[in-house]
Amino acid sequence: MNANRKFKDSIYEQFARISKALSSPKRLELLDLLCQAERSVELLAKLTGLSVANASQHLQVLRSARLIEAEKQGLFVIYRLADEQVRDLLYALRGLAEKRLTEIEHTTRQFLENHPGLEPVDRDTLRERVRSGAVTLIDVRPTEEYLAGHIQGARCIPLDELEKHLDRLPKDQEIVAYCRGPYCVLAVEAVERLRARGFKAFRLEDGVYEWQLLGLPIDAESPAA
Amino acid sequence: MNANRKFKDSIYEQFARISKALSSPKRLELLDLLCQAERSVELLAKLTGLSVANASQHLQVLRSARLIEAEKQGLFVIYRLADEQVRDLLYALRGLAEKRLTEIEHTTRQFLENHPGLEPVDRDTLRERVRSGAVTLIDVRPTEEYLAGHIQGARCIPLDELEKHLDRLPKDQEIVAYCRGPYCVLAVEAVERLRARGFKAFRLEDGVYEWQLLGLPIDAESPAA
DNA sequence: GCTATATTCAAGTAGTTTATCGAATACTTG
DNA sequence: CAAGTATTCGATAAACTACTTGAATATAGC
Repeated sequence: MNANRKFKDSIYEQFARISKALSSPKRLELLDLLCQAERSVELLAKLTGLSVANASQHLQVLRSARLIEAEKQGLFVIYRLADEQVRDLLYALRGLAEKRLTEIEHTTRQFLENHPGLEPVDRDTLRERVRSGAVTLIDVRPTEEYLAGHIQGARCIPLDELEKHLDRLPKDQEIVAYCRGPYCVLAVEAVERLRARGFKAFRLEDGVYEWQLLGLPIDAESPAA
Repeated sequence: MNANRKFKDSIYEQFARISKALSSPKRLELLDLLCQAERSVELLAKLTGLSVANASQHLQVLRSARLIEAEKQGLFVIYRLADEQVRDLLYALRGLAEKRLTEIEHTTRQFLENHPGLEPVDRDTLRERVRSGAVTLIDVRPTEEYLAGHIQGARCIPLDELEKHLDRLPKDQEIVAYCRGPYCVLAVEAVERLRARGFKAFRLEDGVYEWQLLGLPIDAESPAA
């Protein structure tokens, strides 16, 4: 009977390895970035605001829980998700958090109140208008994420290079920007900058994953801008 | 720009609330039990081998992450899952752990080596034979779990009361026992006891949840034994 | 109102773990 | 070998962990 207890304890300890690795906000953010595209330590550190050494250690934690994999490419070490199921688990976690923790909605609403007029556009009407060409859809994430996968019909206009592309964007037509998802602020920033210059810009809340879940078309590896 | 960092940090902190609550083996075990049926603190403490005070504290942690709910019923406080999605998240976690952490398979195999001949029976052939009546399927979990939901056609024979039911079990026919799932040892124990008495007993690895996922029929609230 | 029972609370302990930093080290490429 | 990238080491301070003990609270039945 004591052997049973020991068996159970060691099994649940293994399960807990995964959730322990997920129990740090910074690691969740790292994983979230890796859901979009694979990346080097340095880049991940910059995107999350961590020191390189610190980011590296967080990444080791995730790796020893077998959630991500590392591959050496020349000078860089490229990290990527170890399994598609990791993405699913992460989004299940996010979904449950959104549903059960009302604080998240509060925080989001508060944030959007500081950026007035940025309520997300409706997904269904958007889809219709993208199809008919009545709307220009732009993906404002870094180019490597666009390449890894983007909504069909979207143009690749990373936020950093927004100004370069201004003359190729229509002034009279609606422009809809999207990024990594509801908690990524790239699209918010993009819309604000575009509006300041007189464009009719709006924000799509979804990211590529949400779009894909709905069975909507995704393209990859075709960097047409 | 600093506001963006703050926003992200507080969002990911909320997500981490959930995974922090899941990061303890004992809490995972408690949740696992609550996936089968709602229960009082005292019972949960006994089943997990925790002191009542300690179990209560773990339950508070789960509750403050909104994963479970408490309801006072007379002297007892009954805990239950707060949402179906909690079960899904838990099983997603388990699934990923099984797939990625080979240690789990090792531990399980090692455990089964100490209980020879207890390899689980095949789910598909079982189903056929249950339907045709060539097999007696028994649910050896506590009665309250059977009532909350059991595989269609299974008889309620809690492990504690196994001996009481012996004379109503067939000696010439195969008996298949199941419990909470692959890491619950009730069925293992049941099969060993039955075999010691000359029954042709086998073990089904699945629990109710796995059965349900396969779209197979579940019954509830009909305590026919 | 008294008593038995179930649960929670508060406080304390001992041990572990955490995130983080800066410097040292290892590796790769030109 | 020089420059750039990543990991490791050592150390720090803080925070947190699971758990125990004993008291407090709540409820039901007598």
